[in-house]
Amino acid sequence: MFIYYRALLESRETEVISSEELSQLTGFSAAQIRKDLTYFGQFGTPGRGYTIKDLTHQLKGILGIDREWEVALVGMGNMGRALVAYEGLKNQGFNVTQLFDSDPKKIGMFCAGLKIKNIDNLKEEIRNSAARIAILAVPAGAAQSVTNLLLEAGIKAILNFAPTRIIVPDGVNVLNIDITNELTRLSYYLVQPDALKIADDNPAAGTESPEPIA
Amino acid sequence: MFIYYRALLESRETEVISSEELSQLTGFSAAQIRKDLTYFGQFGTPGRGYTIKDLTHQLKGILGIDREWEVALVGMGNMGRALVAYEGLKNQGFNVTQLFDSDPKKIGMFCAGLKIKNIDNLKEEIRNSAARIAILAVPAGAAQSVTNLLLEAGIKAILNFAPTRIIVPDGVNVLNIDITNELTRLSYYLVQPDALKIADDNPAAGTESPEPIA
DNA sequence: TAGATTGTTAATCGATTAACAATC
DNA sequence: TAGATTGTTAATCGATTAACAATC
Repeated sequence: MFIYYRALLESRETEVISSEELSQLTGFSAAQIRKDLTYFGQFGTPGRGYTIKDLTHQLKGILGIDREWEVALVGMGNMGRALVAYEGLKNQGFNVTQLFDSDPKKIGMFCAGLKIKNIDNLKEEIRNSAARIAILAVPAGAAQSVTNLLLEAGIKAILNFAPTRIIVPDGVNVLNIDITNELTRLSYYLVQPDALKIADDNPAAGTESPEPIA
Repeated sequence: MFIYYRALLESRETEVISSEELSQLTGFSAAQIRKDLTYFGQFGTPGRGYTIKDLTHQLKGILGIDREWEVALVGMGNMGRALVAYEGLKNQGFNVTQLFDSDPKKIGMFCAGLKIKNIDNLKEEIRNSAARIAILAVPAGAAQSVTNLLLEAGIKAILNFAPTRIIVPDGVNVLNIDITNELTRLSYYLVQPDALKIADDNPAAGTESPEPIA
């Protein structure tokens, strides 16, 4: 869905697009695309295709990016600071509104116009906000305990930059961004050129025999 | 493979581990694990299991992390600086040895003990090094042109932080880390709780009917 | 030897694609 | 109307799992 959405954004020259054209742009088969889309509704016109404007609008709704999301950011180390400074988030409707750290030297400081708050107050601060998404940019050792705080605060989605798995209950979503892991994956592809070339989100990539990607 | 490797690191209490135990730790089925492993060789002992020390060693070789990799980093913005400062990379054998930027104000400055070089010299500098992996941390607008330079320099694997797709020839591997994209995915899971809950690398996650993840 | 667990084949299951009636 | 392309079903294909002989 993300990929269809992105493809649509890049192809706003025509008014209408067919599943076949979307296939060319995304690498997914036309049948796959039609099937995926009809899971959410009937957005196309037989004999014509999909109106780009309409479908973009629909996809926004489906992806939940037809609104603004408040985001809390925990951990103001190098990564945390890089993230607050990143304009791209706000542009896409992800609005970092709260910063937390445990370091007394950092608490009270301002970063990108936001005051860094004491992590001890995380629960009530987040409870009093609309944030349901959090970015976790703390050291691995602190990841689980901070996660527990976030869960208590009612956070339902976590983007985890800590290089460790965190445990959350059902109904809470975690996505991990682990740079070392990604580099290891690249290393793997370099030394095992025969292993499936990167699935990532490029479906055009290798298929064939069941070579392990895990 | 990454996941098996990580699981092994976390389970060094016993000397031997069975595919069944690995299954518990990773969420993959025992049969799947045995199959994946035998793709690379016969590492187990019937009736006993896998010797953790041996298998760890084997996996290191398979993943290509039984060596040091030199890594070039292009783009010394917020993200680039956060990445050089990150100790985790070196600890895992990924050694950032070269920094590049195009900003005259940054060129010549030192960052984490490394001199920032002029991107105009990227090709020869990298050619004269052992780097085959590059991290791309430049703005979206510059991503493709810098990629082209990297390709000319002989880079074979790119970790791309720019929020845009880059085009590379066959045989070159790209992994994208797109934060906005990940947040969009979280947003999607929040508004579509019925859609497949995160595959990421947690195979325990939902299965059932073919709901679109794309 | 009896018990356990691998490596691997055969059976199952699910996802992808081909194809086409419906329809603009 | 003829041409095009959707939505959807049926057929294909591939991946996952169950099961077991081999073996420690």
